[in-house]
Parts: sequence; structure tokens; C-alpha cells
Amino acid sequence: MLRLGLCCIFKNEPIKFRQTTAKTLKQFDRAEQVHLLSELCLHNVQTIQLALRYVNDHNIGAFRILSPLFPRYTHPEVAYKIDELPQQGEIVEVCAAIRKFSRQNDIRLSLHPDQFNVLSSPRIEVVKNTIRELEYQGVLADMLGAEVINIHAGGQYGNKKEALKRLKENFKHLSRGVKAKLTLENDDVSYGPQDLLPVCSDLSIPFVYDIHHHRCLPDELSEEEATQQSIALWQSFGREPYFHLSSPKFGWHSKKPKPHADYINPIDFPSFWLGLDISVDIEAKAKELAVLQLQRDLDL
DNA sequence: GCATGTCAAGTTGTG
DNA sequence: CACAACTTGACATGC
Repeated sequence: MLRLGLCCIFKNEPIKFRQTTAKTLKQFDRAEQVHLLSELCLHNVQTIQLALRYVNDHNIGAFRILSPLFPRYTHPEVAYKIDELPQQGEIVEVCAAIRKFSRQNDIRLSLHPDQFNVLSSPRIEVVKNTIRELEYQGVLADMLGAEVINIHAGGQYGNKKEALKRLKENFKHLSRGVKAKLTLENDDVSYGPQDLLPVCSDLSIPFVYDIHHHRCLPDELSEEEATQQSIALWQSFGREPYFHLSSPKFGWHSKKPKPHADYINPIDFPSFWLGLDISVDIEAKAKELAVLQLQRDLDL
């Protein structure tokens, strides 16, 4: 079965996550801070429940959880742990319900930490912050039952080989739980499938194939080859492959094909993906509307 | 209310 | 050299 996945948020559905900033929090004393953070964390996990109910009702098989679900969890000046929050009990209960619901209904959950997470950086501070953030994502993943923590390989710094070597070295410093969930994804400017498949193989982690990025940054591998090699790697771990799909906002012939369009043009869905046992996250600005539209277009 | 500026963080390519 | 782009705008502030 091919399953489509929804990313993070909704366009039309009244399912909204909440956020705050460190600047706001710093106006309050610690007791007030944890009170506000508690409200936000509880609201956000309850909102995940709404989101999963929606995706289950609409035959959507995967959901990507937005990174700041626990707002400012790793911010150096306001960081906190769930067991500091007044509503920790409720938060933990809702998370248990989320794990149960997604397991019973076979909904895959993933995380995609944002661009500040760079395991290949030559700057020690950057790597330190990355590890801190990835460990937070690991906590989130364990609480919610997410299976994948997916990141990019980072910058080139004029020497991709050296950068990937640093990435592999820094990977060792992650906890076992995070290592078991981490995946690498090809990006649109630096690292293609050909660069990352061997790295993933070395690290014994899966490779998330983003075909839009591959079209922005082609390499010697064809789309079919990248697909096959990614599937082989996922299957070697007994796991279902994860792919990403988006359409270019300005068309493939424009100067900049990178920005994502509101919807997926069915032309951009590779015909050789049909019939495969894979999860395809739909990265489109119209969110749930784009997923439903593609389901109709592909006759799923 | 609504418009506007701000928010922790990295790296690259474009105009 | 400023800014957009990347998985994603939401929130605080000032009128």
C-alpha cells in the first residue's frame, strides 16, 4: 500500500498549534513561565490528537509533527523538562493516547528538525546545539511514538568529503534512541542521493528520498535508481520507506524551481512509485487540501 | 480589529 | 550585501 503523509499543519481545518518566544517568557518569573509552557504543551499534544483523528478519517497514513511542539524546550535561557510542568500528568496521558491511536490505526509519525541542525558543521557550537536539539526531538519521538527523525546533511564548507566525515563522527555522540530514529535526506543545493546513500549505509540508518530536491540537484543516479536504492536500504532494516514529494511553485523551467507550490501537480508524481509499499510526505502549501487532491488525482 | 515587526539557531545561491 | 529558501507562520505590539 502506498500511503500519503501530511506535514505539520492544516490550511483550512481549524486545527492550530500554539507557540511562544523566549522574549515573551523572560518577562515572567519561573513559576509563571512553566505555567504558560504547560498550557502550550498540553494544547499542542491535544491538537496532535485532533490532527491524527483528521488524517485517520481521511485515509492519510502518515503525519509529520512540527518541531516546536514543546515550545522553546531547548532554548538556553528558558529550557525546561516536562516533569517541571504543572500539567505533566495530563500531557503524559495524552501522549500515551496518541501512541495507542497511531499504532491501532497504523499512522506513521515522523519529525523533521529544522535547518539549524547541522551535524557536518566545523563549528563546535553548532554541532553541540544540534545534538541538544536532536536529543529533544528524541524525547518528543519517544513520548509520541514517532519513528523517524529526519535531517539534512548540512553545508559543504568547500569540501563535501570532509564535511560528511565530520557528520559521521558527530553521529557517534547521539544517544542510542536518536541514532535508531535518525535518517538523512538529500537536499536541493549540496548533497544528492549519490552522496548520502553511502553515508547512510555506513551509519546503518535509512535514506529519505526527496524527489523534488533530486530534480533541483540531479546527480548520476536516475530517479528510478535513487528510489530502488533507498527502498533497499529501508527494507534491510525491515522498515517501510519514506519519500518526500512537492511541486515547484514557478514551474520547472523557471529560474528558481525550489519554492513549493500550493498543490501537487500529478505529473510530478513518479509513475514508478505507484503500487509500492512506501510513505510519501506531501510538502505543499495547501497542506491537507493538497493531500486530498492528490489522492483523487492518483485514484488512491 | 488589523497591520506590522519579531522570533534562537545554519548555509547557500540569487538579485 | 541583503534576502529568500528550506518541513512550518504564530504571536506580540502598536495603532
